[in-house]
Amino acid sequence: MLEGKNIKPSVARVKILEYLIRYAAHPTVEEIYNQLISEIPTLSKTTVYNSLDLFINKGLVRMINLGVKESRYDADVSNHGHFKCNHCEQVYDFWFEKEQEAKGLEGFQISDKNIYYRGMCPQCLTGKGF
Amino acid sequence: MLEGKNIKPSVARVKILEYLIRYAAHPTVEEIYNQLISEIPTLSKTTVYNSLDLFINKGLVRMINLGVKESRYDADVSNHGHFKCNHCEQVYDFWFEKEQEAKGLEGFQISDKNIYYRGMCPQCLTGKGF
DNA sequence: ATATTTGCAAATAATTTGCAGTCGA
DNA sequence: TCGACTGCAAATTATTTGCAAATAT
Repeated sequence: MLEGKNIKPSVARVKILEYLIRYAAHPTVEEIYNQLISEIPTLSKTTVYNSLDLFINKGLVRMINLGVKESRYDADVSNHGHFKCNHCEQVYDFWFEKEQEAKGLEGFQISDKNIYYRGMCPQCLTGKGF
Repeated sequence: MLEGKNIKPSVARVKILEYLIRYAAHPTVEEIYNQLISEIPTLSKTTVYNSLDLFINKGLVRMINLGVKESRYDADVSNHGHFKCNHCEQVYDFWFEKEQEAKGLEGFQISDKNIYYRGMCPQCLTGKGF
């Protein structure tokens, strides 16, 4: 996968991308680092940042920002939205039936769409008194 | 307006809200501060942050995050999207014809919707070789 | 051998916090 | 007077940067 995008598959890069794809939907840099430090004892956060930037530039990964805090990263670059629960902080994916035309952007060249909702997920809504 | 939301209309608060509504569509804290410091020489950024937080909690203002950098603030709390030009950095508003149902959020309670696009605006597209 | 990748530590920058001074009813 | 509001300075925190050491081809 990395080679297909002309990225040298170093140990760190392979593990980071693998983690993004297989184990975590939208981890933060912190989460990636904490998970992989046991597998790669010499790993640094700089390398996590470097690798993610590289992946983003090559279109393998997208960065998502839910609110003002740290960024999260998603190996699913298809067009979809994210929902973050205000209570449990979990991030869910969602989609729209069909692409919708934006009014007010006639003549604009759109390169990137970000959609995120906030609220309460069903688990936190039921049985918790909210 | 402030009194309608049970907010004491101090000089700083009135000026900040007025600036948001009348002069700037989506300013940053920095922009608000720089604009108002001449009118209110004692103004501090802390007060700008405090006032904006208050407005947000009362539903008068919404915070918007375009990418990873500083937050912007919008006194238009109606449901609309934001487009930020990658070249001139200007922020534009847009809307959808009609609200669309999200697939994958059945049973979720949605309290906040954020939509932002990035790309190139017509002005930057024409006559600049992009 | 040489270019790339990595990692530490310091720098940066937006936001938050603690707390003391000020203002207004 | 009393509580709310303000503002300075310090703290916090995610991210970036400079540069030297390690690594790979």
